[in-house]
Amino acid sequence: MGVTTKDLAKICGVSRATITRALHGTGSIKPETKQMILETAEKMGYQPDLLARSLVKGVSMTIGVIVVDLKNQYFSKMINAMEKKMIENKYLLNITLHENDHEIEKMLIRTLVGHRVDGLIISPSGYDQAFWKYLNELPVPSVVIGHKPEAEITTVGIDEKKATRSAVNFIYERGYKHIVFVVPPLKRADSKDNMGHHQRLEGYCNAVKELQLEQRIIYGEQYLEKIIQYMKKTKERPAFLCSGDVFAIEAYGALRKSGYLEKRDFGIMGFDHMDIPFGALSKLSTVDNHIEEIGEQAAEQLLGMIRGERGVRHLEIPYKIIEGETV
Amino acid sequence: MGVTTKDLAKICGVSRATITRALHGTGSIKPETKQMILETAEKMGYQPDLLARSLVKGVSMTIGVIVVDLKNQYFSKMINAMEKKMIENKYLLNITLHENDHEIEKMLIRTLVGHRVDGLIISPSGYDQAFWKYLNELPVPSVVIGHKPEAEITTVGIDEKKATRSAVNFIYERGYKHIVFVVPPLKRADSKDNMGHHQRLEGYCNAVKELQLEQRIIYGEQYLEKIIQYMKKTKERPAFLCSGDVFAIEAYGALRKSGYLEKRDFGIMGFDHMDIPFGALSKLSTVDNHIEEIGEQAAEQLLGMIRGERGVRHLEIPYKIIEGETV
DNA sequence: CTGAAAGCGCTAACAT
DNA sequence: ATGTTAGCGCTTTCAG
Repeated sequence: MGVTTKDLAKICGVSRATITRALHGTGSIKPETKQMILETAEKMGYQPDLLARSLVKGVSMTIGVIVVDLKNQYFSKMINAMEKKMIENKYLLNITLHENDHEIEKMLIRTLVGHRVDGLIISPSGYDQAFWKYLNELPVPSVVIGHKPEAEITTVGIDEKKATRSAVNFIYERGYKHIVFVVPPLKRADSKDNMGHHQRLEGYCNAVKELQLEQRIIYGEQYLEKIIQYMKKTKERPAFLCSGDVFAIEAYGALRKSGYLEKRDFGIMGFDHMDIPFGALSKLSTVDNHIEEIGEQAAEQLLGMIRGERGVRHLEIPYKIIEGETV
Repeated sequence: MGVTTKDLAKICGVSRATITRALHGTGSIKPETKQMILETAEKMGYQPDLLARSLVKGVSMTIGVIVVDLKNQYFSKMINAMEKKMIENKYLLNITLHENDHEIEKMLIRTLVGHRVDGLIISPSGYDQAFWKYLNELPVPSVVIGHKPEAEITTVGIDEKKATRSAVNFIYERGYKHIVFVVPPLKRADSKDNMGHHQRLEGYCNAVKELQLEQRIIYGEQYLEKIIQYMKKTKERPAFLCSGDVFAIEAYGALRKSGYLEKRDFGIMGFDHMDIPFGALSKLSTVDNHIEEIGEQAAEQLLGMIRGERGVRHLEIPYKIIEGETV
């Protein structure tokens, strides 16, 4: 395609090895020769073929990333942070989407490995032992997004259970005695999906048990309608803890439309701190899951593993309660 | 690293050429030999080295993508659509972020070209003739995001000017005689950035001139404060056309907080149709710029160019006014 | 139908 | 300080 080391060698009247030496500053080379070579390389617009280099070095300087999709801000923010970290280290990102399909996911892994990526960062479509095994048998290291201390694989994420418990306690301390957990439809019912939401649900259940509160879960497609129905029936002032800012905002809108006012009639709290411009009167209370830091740290971990370091097996990123004005 | 065609050749007792033939079904090969080779390949878990293949074929099956960042839903949605289209065609995406820095952008282009991407999709940090020339001189085809009919390069996008005029007319027809255009701070003041916003501004100016309305632009950092100030002074019922849903939602929140009610006291319209869960009482009126279609079509165009087709020089994607309830 | 040989562009070990 | 050689894993003539 372009000009190669072979061309340069011919033009400069030296061997290709000398060209390499000039270009890399490795080995010993006469300053003038080097100078001359670099100048002609510049003049001819020489650009190294990184594919060829990868082939011989056995290192592609690219990382494969697999997430469900980029519609959700969650992953795009994470990848944004990851990319910055990686480009600093001269790595390129191959981003692919499994769309919650395990077969697609496996195919993507094969393709990426075929492209000789140096490592993989995955937010998996499912979470079973067999998959960790599969990942561990790959010829490249991989990091999984999401805190999963029992998994036989390197993971990075916040402790969703603990974070949800903190959120419940936070709401409780604000005087709410009726705390309802709102989980949106989880795509598949096989409990393999949305690990995060399941962990949050578990955290909620534990927390209300500890506080000896009534356990109340609103779940599924019609969650907005169900919330309104609940409000109509109850005589209390409940708080809705929603497993995601997006759902909290939808719920907030629905409640306001039905004439209920936040704090006076209900409390509401989100999760994820998506920092969605919330064209509302109040700032949403939520849990910041530090998604950008997760991205950075996942990148960092993977780089370490590529370098051959042992690495932390399960990196727990701290979360943070954002007080807001809705609870 | 893994098992290679060389290994397979040795095990099967044939030459590497025969292995290739079996694997690709090209050339003539005895059915039983093929069968046998495929079986052992399967058994040994053979995975082709796509880098080596790329090197010899001169085709990497990856596309380089350069956008400002992924914080903005705009680009993540676009890339989401692009990725799907590309993966269908067996292409991988190398996504990189220039962060509005022209030097980084050039570096990224060099890196991607060095990795022998088969094509480039760019939402550039700047828009000048020199850059189109630079792109055209690259050894790979490229597609630019954004409608730019005068550029010497293939572009894909909506006609921002026309769309903004439509929006102004839409607002006017709804009875508003005072239409204020709200542009947020454009990162750099050198008019190179945010081509889209500049085009929209131009469209707005043309439209109000045609309608013989007063031209009023609210611009810069303190736009929220300026909007409120404007409301306090005016005796009319103005409409705010915001160059972006995100800003519209912020503005909406600020106006509501100051006690103004949409439709009764003001109208407001966005741009981009980010479909942000809008925890508000009304559905935001906006312009749908079909960002996903832009992503798909950019991918489609590039694929065509890689195949050697001539391609449309400037592909205009239709926009659509979303009526909403705020104007 | 199959094998031998050359080469993609680069790097690295070993001479000179 | 420089050149020679071999090889990364694959494909593609060209013979046999």
